[in-house]
Formats: sequence, structure tokens, C-alpha cells
Amino acid sequence: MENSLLHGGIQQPNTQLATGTCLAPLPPVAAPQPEQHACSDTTSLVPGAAMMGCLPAAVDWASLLLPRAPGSLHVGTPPPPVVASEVESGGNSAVTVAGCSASATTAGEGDSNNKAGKAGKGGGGRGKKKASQPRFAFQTRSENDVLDDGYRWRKYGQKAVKNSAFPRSYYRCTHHTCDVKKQVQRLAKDTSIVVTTYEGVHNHPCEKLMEALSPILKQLQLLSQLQSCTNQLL
DNA sequence: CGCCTTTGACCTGCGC
DNA sequence: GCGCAGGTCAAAGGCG
Repeated sequence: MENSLLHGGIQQPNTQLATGTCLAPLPPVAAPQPEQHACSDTTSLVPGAAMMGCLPAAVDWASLLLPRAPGSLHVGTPPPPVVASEVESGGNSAVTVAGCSASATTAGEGDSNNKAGKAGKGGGGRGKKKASQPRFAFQTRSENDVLDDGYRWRKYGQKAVKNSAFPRSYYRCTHHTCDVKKQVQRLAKDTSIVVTTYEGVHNHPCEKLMEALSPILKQLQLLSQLQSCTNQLL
């Protein structure tokens, strides 16, 4: 029913995603988290634990949030072209991970290609390679288009897409050293579903997430110190 | 004042 | 070669 709708919908707007080689750390489809979460709308996620619970379980969010060395991309045997799973996390929030693709270029080289020859009005010299960055897409059932994933995004474009009543929005990570982009589009077939396509990997930690996790980390450090002290006493 | 969104124009890739 | 569709740039304006 709804699951099949989600499966079918993801492939239409991202057909090239299903054909490429996945370099992103997309793990095999993880077991969906059965717990019920309070958040019924994925766009109103609170960073931190709630975010981990409501965002798609099939995405390795931890590895996406942490900086990665350019050479650390997995270039081995590619995973299945399309990996999809659904997370019905309570309420009306649902997420589908579609898959990812990338060329054989390293992440660093991909960035330089993107910036190459930018001159003149209207973005002259935009001769960039297609799909030079790892990409993956997922669907969220939400009333809001923009998914709050903890990063700060700046919208740099909006385009009407054929066969869709809703425009596609283009966002770029505002971090000065980060060139990650994402596209957000609402499905024409099911207007309650938002397709978010990420391109690239953040080379900086998630600010909001780190902000939310810092007190927890401090408590963990205190606990470990306490534990070592008690061990010495015993 | 800085950051963000909006929006029209421009460029590239691709199919015919 | 031409036209279409997608992607990006950058100026202008808004907002806190």
C-alpha cells in the first residue's frame, strides 16, 4: 500500500541514483527502529537523540556528521544500486532511503571540479561533472519541505520540474569549507512526501548535533572518571 | 549589517 | 544542430 508507493516514488525523481556506484558509507539496510518517537513531523526534529531516532535508520548518520578523510571513501564492491527501507516512526512520519551514486573521483577532486572556471554572470563556466559526489536520497512524509538535519543550509535556487506541480529547491551547506548540496522536492503523486537528495559528504561536524551532544559527552567523561576512581579504590 | 530567500538569466548535458 | 530540462549564479530585496 503505502510502502509500495514510497518505493516507487523515490526512483522517479532520482533515476540516476539507481545506476551509479555507491561510495557513501551507506550500510546494508539497517533494521528499522521499532520504537515510537514523539516527533510526528521530521522537519521539526530536535537535534541529538530525537534526531537519531526520527531520521532514516538506513543512513549512517554518524559517519555523515563526522569529518572524513578524502581517501576514506569506499571504492570496493558496490552495494546494490538501490537500497530502500521504510521507517514508520510513529505518527505520520515515514522515511525511505533510495540509494546513492558517485563517480570514481575522490571527494577532494570532486570539490575542485565543482569550483573550476567559475566566471561571469549567470554562472559561466559551469562545466562540472555530473554525479561527482556521493549522492543519496530519501523520502520523508512531512508538511514542511525542509528537513532539519542539524546543518545550516542556504537556498541557492529553485526550479520548476517537469511532470511535477511542485518546484525543486536547491540548498548548499553554509559551512565555508563544505560543498555539500541537497535538493528538496515534493512528490507530485503524493504531496505529503518530500524527497530530499543529498550530494556530497560534510567535512565538518554537525554544529547543532555537537551542541546537543556536548553535555552528554561531558557526563560520559565524568562517569568514566568516576569508574576509574572506584576501580582504583577497590 | 549580515544572512537568507527569491527570481530571472545563463550554462550544460542529453535526446531527437 | 536544435530544443528542452536541469542545475547554478548573482543581483535584489527582506528580515532579525
